[in-house]
Amino acid sequence: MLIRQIQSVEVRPITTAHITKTMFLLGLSTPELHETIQSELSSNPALEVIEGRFCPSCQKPLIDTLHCPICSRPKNLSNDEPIVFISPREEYAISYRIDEEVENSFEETSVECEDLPVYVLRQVASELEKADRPIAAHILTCLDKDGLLRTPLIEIALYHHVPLSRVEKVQRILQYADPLGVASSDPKQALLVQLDVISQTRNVPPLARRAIEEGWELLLHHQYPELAKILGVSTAKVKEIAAFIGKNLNPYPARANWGEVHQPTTPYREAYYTPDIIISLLNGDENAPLVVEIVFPIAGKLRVNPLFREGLREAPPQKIEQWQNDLERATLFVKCIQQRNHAIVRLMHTLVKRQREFILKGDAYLYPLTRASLAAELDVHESTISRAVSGKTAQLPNGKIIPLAKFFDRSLHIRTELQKIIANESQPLTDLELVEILKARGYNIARRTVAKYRAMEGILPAHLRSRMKHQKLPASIE
DNA sequence: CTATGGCACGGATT
DNA sequence: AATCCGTGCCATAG
Repeated sequence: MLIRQIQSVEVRPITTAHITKTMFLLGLSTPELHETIQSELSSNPALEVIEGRFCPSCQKPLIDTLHCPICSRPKNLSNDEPIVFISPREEYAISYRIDEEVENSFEETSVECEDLPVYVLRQVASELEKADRPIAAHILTCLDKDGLLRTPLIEIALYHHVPLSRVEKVQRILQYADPLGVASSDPKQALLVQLDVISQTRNVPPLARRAIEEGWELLLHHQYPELAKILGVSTAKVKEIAAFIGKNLNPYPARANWGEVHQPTTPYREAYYTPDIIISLLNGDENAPLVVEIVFPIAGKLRVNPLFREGLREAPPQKIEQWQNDLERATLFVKCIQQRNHAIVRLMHTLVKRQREFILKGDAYLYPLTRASLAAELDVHESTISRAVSGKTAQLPNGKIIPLAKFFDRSLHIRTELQKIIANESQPLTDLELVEILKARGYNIARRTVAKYRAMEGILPAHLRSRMKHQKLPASIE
């Protein structure tokens, strides 16, 4: 570990400016980082972005055009060793977060963890004519993991020998079901549906609809001035609209905490739609190494423009100081970005290695880890870890997006144990009895604490829990 | 009288 | 230094 560290960190004088700036960058979430880079990029001519490539064999976006971290991985490494790398993905530049209101509507409807297709179908079954149900089912089974329909409608129409308009009608109905915008053909459509629904209950910026319709691409790439021109309003106004969209809408309907049971007092109440870190399983194999992508919100690599460095020699005398200054700032910035990235990679490497079980098997296997202990292991300051963790989210191999802070939960494993006990109880157990059972299983906690955990998980007190276990949802269809 | 939830305190964590 | 979390004590509901 130590050796690796020395090899990869540049041996250059590290100034306090480095440290402060790196720390600042570390604390930013992906969209915030995007903002910062963009503003730096537009104000400093010495900076440039070189377009990234995709790995020809595994298709991952690469920040380093020389070799792909997955395909060039030495074969003799243990499978416990995760593959961690920076992944340039501009499409994650906007942050999407459900706000309270929208989230509440989730709580009312989502009851049990179940498949997205089943869940949606259950909602709309009564609205559909019998003949349309196979079409709905067909659409739902074709959804990708974002909840979008990538299959052309016409294909489905042909398959069922019905007119295209009929399929469109079914799609329309599905789009207005719970993960709003689900089954849309593209993110744009999904956004429009959500906008439509939200506008019924409260005010939305008047131009939001047109902004999405005409400038979705521009919006995605934060090209506000261009968009402003199209819409005929000021750039500030456009930013306002973009902020509204980012906060209230979600172009990928299924990317929430899908399957997470939303309860009023769950500690991780916020659900995010865009991850800062994507964890997947190589080839989907249980024993394969984990692939950890750190999302980097521009489409390539940031570097100092070599032409600018060249041009400095022929700089006009009155500009030379300015240019020198630009060059210095650019170098510093690039270095800080690299350091930030390196810090996150290192952090995620150990974190993922430690919590592999949790990532693969779920909540019960979370190893209670504190930021402090990880800081000690990595030999960095605690605040470094705190900054890097706070406000960031990770997408697990099963598609759920969770706050990175969950990796440091001290009581999650006990809470899931508690859930299991209560789920299997034959008669409602009182908190005191639960304490005894937990003690027998090695968890020594106070009675009062059990009550708190119950509340967190949204489990009712014993006298309000009836014996109605094991009953699935009543036949609510029809 | 028992089971729970509210409040607040102290120690651990960030 | 600020915040979070487990716990004890006490009031209250059943």
